[in-house]
Amino acid sequence: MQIGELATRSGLRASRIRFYEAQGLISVTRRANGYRAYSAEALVALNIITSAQDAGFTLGEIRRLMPGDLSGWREGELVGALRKRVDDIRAIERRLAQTRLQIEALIADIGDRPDGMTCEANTDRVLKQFKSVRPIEALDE
Amino acid sequence: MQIGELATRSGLRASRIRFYEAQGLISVTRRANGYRAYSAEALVALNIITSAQDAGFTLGEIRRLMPGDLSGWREGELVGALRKRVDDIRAIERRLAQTRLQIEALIADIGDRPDGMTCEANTDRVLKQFKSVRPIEALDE
DNA sequence: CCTAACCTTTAAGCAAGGTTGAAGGTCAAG
DNA sequence: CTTGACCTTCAACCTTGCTTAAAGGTTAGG
Repeated sequence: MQIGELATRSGLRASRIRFYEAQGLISVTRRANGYRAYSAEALVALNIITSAQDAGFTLGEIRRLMPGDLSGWREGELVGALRKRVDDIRAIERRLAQTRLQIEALIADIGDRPDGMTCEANTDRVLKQFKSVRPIEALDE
Repeated sequence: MQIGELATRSGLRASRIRFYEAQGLISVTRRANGYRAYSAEALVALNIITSAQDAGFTLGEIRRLMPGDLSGWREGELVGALRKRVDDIRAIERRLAQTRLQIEALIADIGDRPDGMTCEANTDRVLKQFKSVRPIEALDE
């Protein structure tokens, strides 16, 4: 399979595939004329890379986890990295949930404006509440 | 409050605060000497911005959701923006949950290697699973 | 008055993750 | 044997989201 076909089948541009190669994420053999020759494994590798990116890994992290030879994946490290990612995702989830609950409370609060209060005074009151919308921080290790 | 104090209180560097201003994310008044003068609201605004970033919004998206002058939010718009934000957060929560579940399933799967299976065969099996882990795209838009 | 610690602007730099373009080699079809 | 669709490399450029540097104005304290 040439790079054009791999690009079509993976949905990535050829430039991106070459870029990943340059970054040491994938390896490839060449034909006599210099053209890259890919096996079906390359498609798997690209899927892994894009999946990992979607899960929030940087290319550097992916490279560390993924030796040139796909079958050489080190299970222990892979699992460790995956677990860490799950922890990160849980942290984000907690934070989002908290933010959302506070915003929802705020909306309810706005609806509750005391009868005699002016619109401006109410906005002030609401902004003071908003200040307390301050979630977990600590995403950036 | 000068920018230095705001920086200390928000935990952000002054350069970052000026950068957000340049990007149209926050507005600020000046004193006679040209120094920026912030009110407590600025701290709120910075909290909102960093929270939204952590939640996966780009600065451009945040700008669209957040008028420069916080107190210029009239109630209807404020509530509308807040509700939209709650919806956005819910969408992100759903995607994150899906990603996390798939990664967790993958971890469980790796641990489950059938007794007779070689390590390589297991890796193959795992990689086939990995291919199906692909949520989160669609955050951008 | 001097100095240190503030503040200002503008411009350049950096890292990640690519894309684009120029200049050219290769190959199958007509 | 020419045309067009492939492929190659390499260097330059782009966007995000900042940081850093240069050059200088302002202010509080001794």
